[in-house]
Amino acid sequence: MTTQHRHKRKDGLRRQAQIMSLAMRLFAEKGYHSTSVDDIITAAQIVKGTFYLHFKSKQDLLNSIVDTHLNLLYESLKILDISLPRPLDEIRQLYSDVGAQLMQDPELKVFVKLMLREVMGHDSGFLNKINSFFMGMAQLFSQYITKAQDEGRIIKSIDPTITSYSIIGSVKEVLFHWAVMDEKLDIQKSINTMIEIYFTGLIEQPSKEVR
Amino acid sequence: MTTQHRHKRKDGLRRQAQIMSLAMRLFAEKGYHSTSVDDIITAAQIVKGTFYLHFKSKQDLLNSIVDTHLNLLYESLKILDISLPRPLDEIRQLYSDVGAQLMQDPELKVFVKLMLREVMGHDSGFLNKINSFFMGMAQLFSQYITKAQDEGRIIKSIDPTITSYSIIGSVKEVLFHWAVMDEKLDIQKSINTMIEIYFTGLIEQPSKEVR
Amino acid sequence: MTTQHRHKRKDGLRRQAQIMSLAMRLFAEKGYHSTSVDDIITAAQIVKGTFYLHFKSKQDLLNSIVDTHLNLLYESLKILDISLPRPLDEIRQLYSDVGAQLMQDPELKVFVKLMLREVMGHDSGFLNKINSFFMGMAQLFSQYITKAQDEGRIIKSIDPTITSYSIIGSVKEVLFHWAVMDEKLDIQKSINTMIEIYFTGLIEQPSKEVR
Amino acid sequence: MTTQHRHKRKDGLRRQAQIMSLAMRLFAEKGYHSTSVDDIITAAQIVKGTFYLHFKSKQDLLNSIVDTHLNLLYESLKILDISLPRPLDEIRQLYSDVGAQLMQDPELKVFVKLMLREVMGHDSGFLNKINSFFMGMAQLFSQYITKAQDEGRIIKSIDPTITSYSIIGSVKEVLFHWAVMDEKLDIQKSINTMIEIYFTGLIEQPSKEVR
DNA sequence: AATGAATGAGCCTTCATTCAT
DNA sequence: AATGAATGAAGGCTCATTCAT
Repeated sequence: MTTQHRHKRKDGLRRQAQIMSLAMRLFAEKGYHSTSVDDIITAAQIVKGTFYLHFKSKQDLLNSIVDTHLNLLYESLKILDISLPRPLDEIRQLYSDVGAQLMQDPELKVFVKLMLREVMGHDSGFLNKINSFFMGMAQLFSQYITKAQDEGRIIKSIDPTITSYSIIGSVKEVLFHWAVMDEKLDIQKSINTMIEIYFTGLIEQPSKEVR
Repeated sequence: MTTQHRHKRKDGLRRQAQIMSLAMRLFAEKGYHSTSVDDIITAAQIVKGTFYLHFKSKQDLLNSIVDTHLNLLYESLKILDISLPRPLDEIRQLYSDVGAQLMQDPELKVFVKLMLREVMGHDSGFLNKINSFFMGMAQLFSQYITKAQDEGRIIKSIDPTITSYSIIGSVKEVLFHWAVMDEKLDIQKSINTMIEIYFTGLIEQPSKEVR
Repeated sequence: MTTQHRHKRKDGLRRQAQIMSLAMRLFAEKGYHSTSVDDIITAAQIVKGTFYLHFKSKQDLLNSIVDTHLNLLYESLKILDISLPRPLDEIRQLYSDVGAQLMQDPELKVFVKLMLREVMGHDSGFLNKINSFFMGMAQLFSQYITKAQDEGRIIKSIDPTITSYSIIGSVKEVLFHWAVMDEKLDIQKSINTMIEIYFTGLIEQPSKEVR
Repeated sequence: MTTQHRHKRKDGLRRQAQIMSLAMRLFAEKGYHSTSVDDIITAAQIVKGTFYLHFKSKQDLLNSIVDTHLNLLYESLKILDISLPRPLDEIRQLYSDVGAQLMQDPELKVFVKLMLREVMGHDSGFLNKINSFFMGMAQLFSQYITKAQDEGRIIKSIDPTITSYSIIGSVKEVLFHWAVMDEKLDIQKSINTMIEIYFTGLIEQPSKEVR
């Protein structure tokens, strides 16, 4: 009967951000299904009602988290767009820079972990969001490949679709070991190796009689 | 009012296999968490008690499914072991053959889907099993890479670990589009493209006598 | 971040009346239990606190609504009081007039709907209020019946209590079809039919051999 | 962790019937909304799971209760069907008999109470079910009225629809005082009074100077 | 080997109400 | 007079698991 209000008032947005951040950590750590709303409110030191004041449902919270971080990522990756033919070294440097910079955000690491853990366990809405993100990423490579094939800089025998899948997969997997398995990876080296594999590797060698 | 036990008695193993097969489909389609024991027994046309006669728990069922299929896979992939230096073309052919052959098993497709959906959403036990499988697969490449690096056939600037992650990721991703997204992929072409990317791509160029 | 209090200040009573009117509509449409305070404040474009500024509780709001409208009804029906023996035709006309007049108030229709929907689903307080209203209405008839029985104008074989229940029921039911089922009923005709049934029907016929 | 099964096993149908009977009482007493599933399982001395083993939802339970009793009622009232012209006295007797007999079932009384409490507070599904029952009942009267109007035995100036509403209302209201208000009513007398009002009352009097 | 009624902890969600601002 | 973030009891429902038959 006696309702007590001992808690600090935050304005709506701050609470929301706080819940999202904490929830993302829990989701990433234990998985979405295994994280209960109770876990979340305990971590956030709020009560049930407060949670549902800010989010329509647990799923809604997940959506908000994903949308927010995905948008941030989209912004960051825009810069990688390679419409104009730049020298290879410049591209290398660009990827290296952007990659290194992103990897420094600790929130991002948690988000990547969440993303990779929960990619498939969900209704298509979620899956599609994450997937179209990766697809977007792939397109950058894909465009480059096709264009470069036309210009004779990349061998024509490879299938661009499969190749782009391959690239996404490579990126995902390395991210997986970094974010989920928490392996200490030298980020600079990792990026370079992957660029090496795909860029150098795909480039048609003058002296090579392909097949 | 007389309860009748009219249900066919299958000998234990057949029932077990039947449940596993049906459950695997359900897990692959709806996800492990979203598939209830009720869903399974309904599909299998048995009752609760019967289920727990064959499996200790729902988790136990998943384990059994994974163990069974993973062992089959291990057997199939043993042949890919490349201790002895074989000519590249032979290797190419080998991967191509094994891959094509595996892709024909419809049960395997379902299992791959399950594996890729649920890889991360779980307690470490499950994750480790699946992961060590992929690791095993990676090692085949990894060994080859390292050895080939020593022999001067593969560029030394790449990191073998990252490279093998990259390869696993590529394979996973293509499998994902095939099994989960159910895209119609030309398997032969896909395998060839990936071999092309990694094999040809990794080979140190100028002085190389291809094949 | 500065919270602004931009909302129009209505003087207390107007706000109160506005909330009551809107809430009555919602209660009538969705039922008391299924209408949340949130629904009400959304409709009234106010916030939680404002609501509780005007009403102690949701139940208090309902009480206020009922009291207000019930009092209006009492006023209107006072005129029907028949202490003095009036000629039948005059009575007929009176009921017809009062009924027709009442039915024209759209707010009343909503209130009737609410009353009939929620009569029983509640704690006795509410139920009693509504019920004593109907009882009051019944008494008008009841008095007339008894008096008329004494005067030999109404057959003595009927039970006045049951008869008055019967009359209330008849009125309620026709109101129900009108207000809740929203059937297009010719009000004049309906009133006349009911008067016919009860008045004409109950009058002892001189030439009639009763039973 | 330790699940204890101390409870007697009943076969499904008996449990179901037991729950329905107890729940009906609770619904009738406190109202559907104010009766929680917890209330029900406490009364039935079972646990949550057991409840949902037998009923899909709380609403489903209500539906089952209503369907069951409504069907029983339908059976009982079939006999009242008056296709063939029977003498008035015979009809009187028939109604009197059926009514008296029904009123003796204590479960029925509870059901009537429930029905009258919850008629309107619900989604149309429930409302329609109850309503079509009353409509069915009304039709019996309605048929008689129309036919009797044709045969010149009932005055033509009344509206059959309104008249049937009036009759249903009368019945409902008397039932209400009997079942909900728990008044001690002489059933025989009540039935007779209502028959008197409607039957005798409606009959056109040969020597009567109408109005 | 099979049955299926019973369990109960745990989940997500709603909502009337309070009170610091 | 008005705000709206916070409360927390209570609700309906799910589901893996057990065990008497």
